[in-house]
Amino acid sequence: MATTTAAQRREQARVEYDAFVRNCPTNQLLDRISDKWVSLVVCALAEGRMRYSDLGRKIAGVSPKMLTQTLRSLERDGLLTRTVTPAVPVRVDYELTPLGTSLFHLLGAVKDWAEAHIEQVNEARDQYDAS
Amino acid sequence: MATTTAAQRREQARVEYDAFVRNCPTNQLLDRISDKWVSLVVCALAEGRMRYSDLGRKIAGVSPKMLTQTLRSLERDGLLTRTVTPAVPVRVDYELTPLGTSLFHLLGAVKDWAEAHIEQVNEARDQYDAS
DNA sequence: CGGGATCCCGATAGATACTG
DNA sequence: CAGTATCTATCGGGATCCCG
Repeated sequence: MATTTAAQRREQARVEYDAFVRNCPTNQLLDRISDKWVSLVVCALAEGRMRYSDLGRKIAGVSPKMLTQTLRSLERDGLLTRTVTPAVPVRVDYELTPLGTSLFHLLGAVKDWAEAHIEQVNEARDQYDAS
Repeated sequence: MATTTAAQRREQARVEYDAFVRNCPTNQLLDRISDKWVSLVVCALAEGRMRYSDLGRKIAGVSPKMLTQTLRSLERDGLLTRTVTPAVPVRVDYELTPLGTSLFHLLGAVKDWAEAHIEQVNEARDQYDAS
């Protein structure tokens, strides 16, 4: 007899679905841009290249660890470039690639939707909480 | 003398910036749509109203807890409606509101960007990993 | 200046079991 | 059928220290 079929089949479905979701480009992108610091970094760099410490200052509250981690993953995905200028002390600049700029424009669309509809959402929320 | 000024001022900045980020509509929206299950639920409901268990089946791998949690928060934000039909057994339907449908369209834009650029991202990633 | 390495903690997802 | 309650393991993220 087949044992624990229910649980196993559920687990099976979960694994398959997880794989599907991870392979879905849309969800990959959502995972990326939803990172707390990504949108802030992209937004900051949209104005032009910037040094590591300038970014850290502009995005107040980010820890060095998270800033580096965020920059590395964005660099890996080809969204920005990292330029090291050997000097004393070392100078490192970050700059959006065309792909990164393109992503910034998408973020613009998200921003537009947010600003256009945030009122409705807040109203709905207040109404829901009141009842 | 002022003690731990550096740490305290950093903490202060962090708190202020956190508040700013949370109040930013764009980040609120990003937080919302980046939730692992939100996009899946919105996408599923885009085809029309659906029952709780149908959603659970369509979105294989979601636990009842997370499904309920997701649906509640979306309802709270006015993105979908919850309709209870008293019968035996009870029947509960979920359906996108116009606002929810509008959000679905935004997700479409995200999807378009993702599908158009995922190749570039993957290439950049492979190249980065190779070096 | 621009990080890497390590430790640690709170939040949270999910499994499981139960209920009206 | 449509959830709720509880418990646990994991893990992202920050603090801290150190290096080139």
